[in-house]
Amino acid sequence: MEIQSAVKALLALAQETRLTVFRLLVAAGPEGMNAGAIAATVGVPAATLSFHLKELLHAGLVVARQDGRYIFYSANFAAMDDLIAYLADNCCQGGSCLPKTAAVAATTKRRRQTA
Amino acid sequence: MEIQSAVKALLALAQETRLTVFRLLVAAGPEGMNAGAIAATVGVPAATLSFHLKELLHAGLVVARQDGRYIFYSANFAAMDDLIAYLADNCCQGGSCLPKTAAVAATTKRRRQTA
DNA sequence: CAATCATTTCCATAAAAATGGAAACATGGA
DNA sequence: TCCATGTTTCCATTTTTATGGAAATGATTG
Repeated sequence: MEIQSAVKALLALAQETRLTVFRLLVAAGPEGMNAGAIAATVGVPAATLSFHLKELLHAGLVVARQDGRYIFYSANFAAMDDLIAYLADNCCQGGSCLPKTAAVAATTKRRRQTA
Repeated sequence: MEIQSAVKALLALAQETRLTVFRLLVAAGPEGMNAGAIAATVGVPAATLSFHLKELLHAGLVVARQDGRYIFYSANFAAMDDLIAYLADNCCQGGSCLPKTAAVAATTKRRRQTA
């Protein structure tokens, strides 16, 4: 992952409404939720939500799929995984890491050996 | 971790210069680096770096310590760990998670049971 | 091909963040 | 104390982002 992609993803998550939406979609699982339902749950006007969804979409953190006249948005779990891996990446050389970060780094290393 | 803290941390990381600085400090380990060395390595004017360091400091992602006439900055590993845990938090119910995220979630769960 | 409902685009406005030169503020050494 | 060096504050400017009403677009049903 290049730094620009990471910045884009972090920027997308670095806003209360968007972080709330993203976490909602993570919790909702692969089916996701349609825009109206998200707006109602989070409590923002449709236009505002649309703006934020576009940001998340553009950052690759969510995915959209049309279903009837609804548009369903769902979290892109792979993107979240990549971002987490990127954050933990050049860590743990000095043994300065804590549990979760170390867990990620261990997984990343295991993968690198396998690949 | 409350959402405002997460947003603050993400916002601090969501900028190319700051993300570069943070990763540099993560790689540098607990000793960290002094401001001038960081500025030289990253290639930004002192005033600009100072601005960005303050952002990272304010977000709790780095820590400062005076050493002679230098000020050393180092990564706050616990903060990074918390942020990663927060991102992976309400995940993995539907089994939709991927390796790194799952590793974090597993560690979080293990801790919760222990605690 | 209406009528209807979901969602997005348009747009103006308001708010927040990034940049870097110059000056101020430490700190340590002569 | 005076000087050199490291770092920060001040400040004006530019750029980016957030907000939400109103109108436009897209999709489905009768």
